[in-house]
Amino acid sequence: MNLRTLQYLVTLAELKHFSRAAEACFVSQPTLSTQIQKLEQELGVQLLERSPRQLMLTSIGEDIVARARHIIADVEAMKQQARLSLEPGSARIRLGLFPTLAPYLLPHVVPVIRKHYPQLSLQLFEEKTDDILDLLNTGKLDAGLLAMPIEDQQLDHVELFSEPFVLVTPIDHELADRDTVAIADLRNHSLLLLEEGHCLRDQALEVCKLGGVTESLDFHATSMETLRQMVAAGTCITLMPNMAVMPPVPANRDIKVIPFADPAPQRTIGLFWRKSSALADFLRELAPLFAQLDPALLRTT
Amino acid sequence: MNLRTLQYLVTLAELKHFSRAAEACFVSQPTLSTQIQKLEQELGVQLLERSPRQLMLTSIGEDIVARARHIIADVEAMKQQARLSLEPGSARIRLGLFPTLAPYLLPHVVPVIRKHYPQLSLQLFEEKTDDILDLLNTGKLDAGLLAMPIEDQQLDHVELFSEPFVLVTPIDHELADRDTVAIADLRNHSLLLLEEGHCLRDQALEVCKLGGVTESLDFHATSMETLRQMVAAGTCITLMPNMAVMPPVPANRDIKVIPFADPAPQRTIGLFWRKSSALADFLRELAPLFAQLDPALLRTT
DNA sequence: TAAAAATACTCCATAGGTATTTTAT
DNA sequence: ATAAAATACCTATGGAGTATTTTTA
Repeated sequence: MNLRTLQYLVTLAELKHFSRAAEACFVSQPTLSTQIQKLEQELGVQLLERSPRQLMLTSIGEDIVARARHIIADVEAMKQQARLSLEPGSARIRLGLFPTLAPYLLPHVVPVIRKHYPQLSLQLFEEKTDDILDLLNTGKLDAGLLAMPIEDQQLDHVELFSEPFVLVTPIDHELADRDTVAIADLRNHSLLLLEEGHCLRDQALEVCKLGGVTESLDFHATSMETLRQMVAAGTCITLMPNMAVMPPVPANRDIKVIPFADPAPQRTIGLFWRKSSALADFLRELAPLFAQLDPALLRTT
Repeated sequence: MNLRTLQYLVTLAELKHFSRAAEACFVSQPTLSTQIQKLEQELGVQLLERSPRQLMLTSIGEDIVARARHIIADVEAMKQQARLSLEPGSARIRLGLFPTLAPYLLPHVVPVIRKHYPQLSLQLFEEKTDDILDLLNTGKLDAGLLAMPIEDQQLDHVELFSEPFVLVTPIDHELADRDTVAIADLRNHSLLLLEEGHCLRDQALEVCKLGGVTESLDFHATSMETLRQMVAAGTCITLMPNMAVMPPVPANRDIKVIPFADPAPQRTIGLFWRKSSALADFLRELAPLFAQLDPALLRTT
C-alpha cells in the first residue's frame, strides 16, 4: 500500500482513462496500469471494470476511491500543518509559572509578547515549582519561569530579573510606621508563610534564616491572596514579592507594605527549558521579553 | 511521504525508543532512524527531541503523530472494507465493553449474535469507558458498548436499551424488608461505590445527587463482585445494574435486592463506532441484536 | 483496424541491511 | 563506560521507463 498509488487511483477515477490519468500523474501509462493492478491484488478486489471504450468503477471501487480521497486529503492537511508550524513566531509554547509569580507577572509581560509575536500561542500553566520541573522533564511543558537557582542537568536557562521582597504587616502592627526595615528587625516577630510546596515559602525561610525569625506555626496560607487577607485580619507579618503589592494589584487598606533597607532580600527569576528542546533557540530569543518590565516594579520605595 | 514511514513514526511515538520501535516494526534501527529523519526533512519540521536517555515528541510532533495515527487507521479501514466486500458477515469485530456491563450482558447476547452471524469473529475487550474511547479513536477497537450519553464528534452510535438500577443491601439492613424504595429513602445511608474510573461509579453518583446520599468514604470496591461481597459482609448499601443481580448470576443469600419504585433510576447503553469505520454499515445492522434481551432482564420486580 | 490497456524487459532510486562512529549521561 | 542514535556504505526490491503485444468495439 502506497500513497502514490492511491493518488493514481483517484486520478484514474476522475479521468476514467489510463493514458490520460498517467499523463496527469506525470508517469507512463504502463506504470499507472501496473500499480493499479497491484493495488487490486493487494486489496483482493476488482476496482475497475475495463473495456476499451469505457472505464467504470465497481461498487466497492467507488467506496475505496472515496476513502482514498479522504486519506490523501488528510496527508495534505498533515503537510500543511507542518508548513504552518514553520511560520516564525507561530510556535505553541507551554509555559509553567509558579503560583506566587504567575498572576503578578503575567499582566506585565503577556502584552509585550503578544505585540512582538502576534502569532505565538502561549499556553500558561500555574503549577508549583517541583511540578513544573517534572512537567518540563517529561515534555509536557516547553518552558518554565522559576526562581533561581535550579539544579538540573537537563535544563538550560537565562536569568531574567530580580524582584525584591517587601514586608507586609497589619495596619496597626508595631512595625507598621517604619519607612524601611532590616531583616534583623523581624526577630521575635511571628511570620506567616504559605503552605509546604510553595517556593515562596522556601524563599522567605531562606531570608529569615539570616534574621532568626520564628514562623507562625498555627496557620499556613494556601495562596498569596489568602495570605494577604490573613495578615490584614491578624497580628502576623509576612514577606511578599514586590510585584504582588504593586499595581495593577488593588491596594488593601488594612495592610502596610514596608520596603527593606538596602540590600533588600530578593528572588531571582529565570526562564528554563530542556537543552534538547526544539524551541531552545527561540526561547533564548524570547527570554528578554519576560524581563521587559517597568523598572518601578522591581524597585521598592 | 510513505505510509510505512508514518507507521514507524507512530510506533516510535508509542515506544519512545528507536531500537525497540525498529524491532516492533521488524526493521533495523538505522532503517527506522533514517526514515524518520527523512520524514522530518520532508515535512521541514523537527518531530522529536533526541537525547540518549529520553526521547520526546515536539509539540508539532504530537500533532503530526495524531494525524498519522488517523491516516493509518483510515488505510486499515479501507483494507478491511475491501475484505468485507468479499464476504459480509465474516468480519472481525473488536468490541469494547466496560467492566460492570460485560460479564452480565455477554451471556445473553453472544449466543444471539453467534446464531445470526456464525462466521463473525467477535473479539471482546473489557476496559473502562475512557480507555474504550481511546482505543476506538486510535483504531484499536472497532466498536464499543458504552453508557450514554457520550460526546465524541468522531463517533456514531445507536441506542440499545435502558437498564434499571436496583438497591443492594445486607440481609439485616433496615431497608432490607422493603418491597420497593425511592431515591429519597437512601438519604443518610452510607453508600459503597466502585473506585474512581468506573462509569458505574459516576452513574450511581448521578443518581445519588438527586437524593442527597452520602458516599462511604472508607472503602472503594475495585470490581462489582468485590462490591457484592463487601455489601454482604458489612453495613453499607450500594446500587447495581439489574442484570448484575439476575440469572445467570448466582444469587447471594447474604444480600437483599430491592427494586426502585417507578420511575426507577436507569442507565442507557448504546453501541458506538467510528463514523469512518469500514464496519459502520454492518454495525448499524448488527446493533439490534445487542438489544434482543429477555424483557425480564430490564424489569425489576 | 484503431484505440486502449496489458505485458515484457530493463534500469535505477531508495528502502533496508551490516558495521561502525558519535553522542550524552 | 555505556546505551542509544547517527552515519557510512553496500545490497536488492520494486517503481518507472520503453518497446511491444493483446484485446474488443
